[in-house]
Amino acid sequence: MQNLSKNQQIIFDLIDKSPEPLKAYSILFNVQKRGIKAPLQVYRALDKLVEIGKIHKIESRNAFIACQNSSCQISKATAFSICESCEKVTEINNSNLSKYLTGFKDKNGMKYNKYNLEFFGLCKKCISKKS
Amino acid sequence: MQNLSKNQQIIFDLIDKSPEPLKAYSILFNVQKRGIKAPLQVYRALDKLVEIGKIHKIESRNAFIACQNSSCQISKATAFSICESCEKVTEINNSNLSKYLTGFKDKNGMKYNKYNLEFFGLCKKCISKKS
DNA sequence: TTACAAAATGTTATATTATAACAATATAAC
DNA sequence: GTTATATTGTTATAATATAACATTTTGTAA
Ligand SMILES: [Zn+2]
Ligand SMILES: [Zn+2]
Ligand SMILES: [Zn+2]
Ligand SMILES: [Zn+2]
Repeated sequence: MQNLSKNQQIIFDLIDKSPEPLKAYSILFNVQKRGIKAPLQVYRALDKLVEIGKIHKIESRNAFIACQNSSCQISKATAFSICESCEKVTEINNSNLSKYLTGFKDKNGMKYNKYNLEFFGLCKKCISKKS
Repeated sequence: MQNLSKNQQIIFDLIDKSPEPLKAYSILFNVQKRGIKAPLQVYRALDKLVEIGKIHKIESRNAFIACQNSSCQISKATAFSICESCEKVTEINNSNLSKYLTGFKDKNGMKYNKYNLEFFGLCKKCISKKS
């Protein structure tokens, strides 16, 4: 477990304390006071953080969330629940699900070494608001 | 099953006959000779085609593929295999998988009405190239 | 068949997301 | 200490996507 570089640490801290996924340019805006001025500085740190599994990209939202699951440090098996009303995102940590997907083989004979799953629906809060 | 409008049909035909996922601006370039000149015309057709399940968006690639699975016309339960070497994308049609995921409930009590799953690995061709 | 509503189109401009290219600096390994 | 690797800094630009507004077409029903 390598240490993070300065930019990586700044950006990880921001994402980690955020209650919601952050977008790259929102991150940029927030870290400008700490000396990170250019998009590329943000994207490079994000790439690295994703690579080492400290954060994940929510592909359908182009946003980044800290890993909430100490076990997936390789970032190769990710699952999220996304509320389509309030946009709350939670990382799913369910061993039955991860076992099922990690072991999944399709008829095409392809063996997968990585997956990303995004579930969409309404969170509890948003369901109760509607009733 | 409504008919497609002119622009929707042009763009669907292009995607449907493509052996690989197409990106929006590549689509735009290819349909300019047929009178579609602006990105927004492409994106509007894509949005509609996704909504009615004729095509799907491969989120990790920002690209669009025709539905290869006559049963998922509502576009609410999608799974793909993606070769990280040649970028070949195939829609997975596996009833065991779709049953498992459609029925999946996490401990947060959230009920999902939609999911998207992307598997990554090496396709058969690319595996044999390496050996 | 006319009137109304809904969907689709056309067009210009702009917002958002992401990478190319190149130089400099810091960190780790030998 | 020297070399290799990773990280940073910087400017410019590429790629992806939407806002806003006017017009036209299509479907529906009086
Ligand atoms: Zn994680
Ligand atoms: Zn919600
Ligand atoms: Zn499909
Ligand atoms: Zn391949």
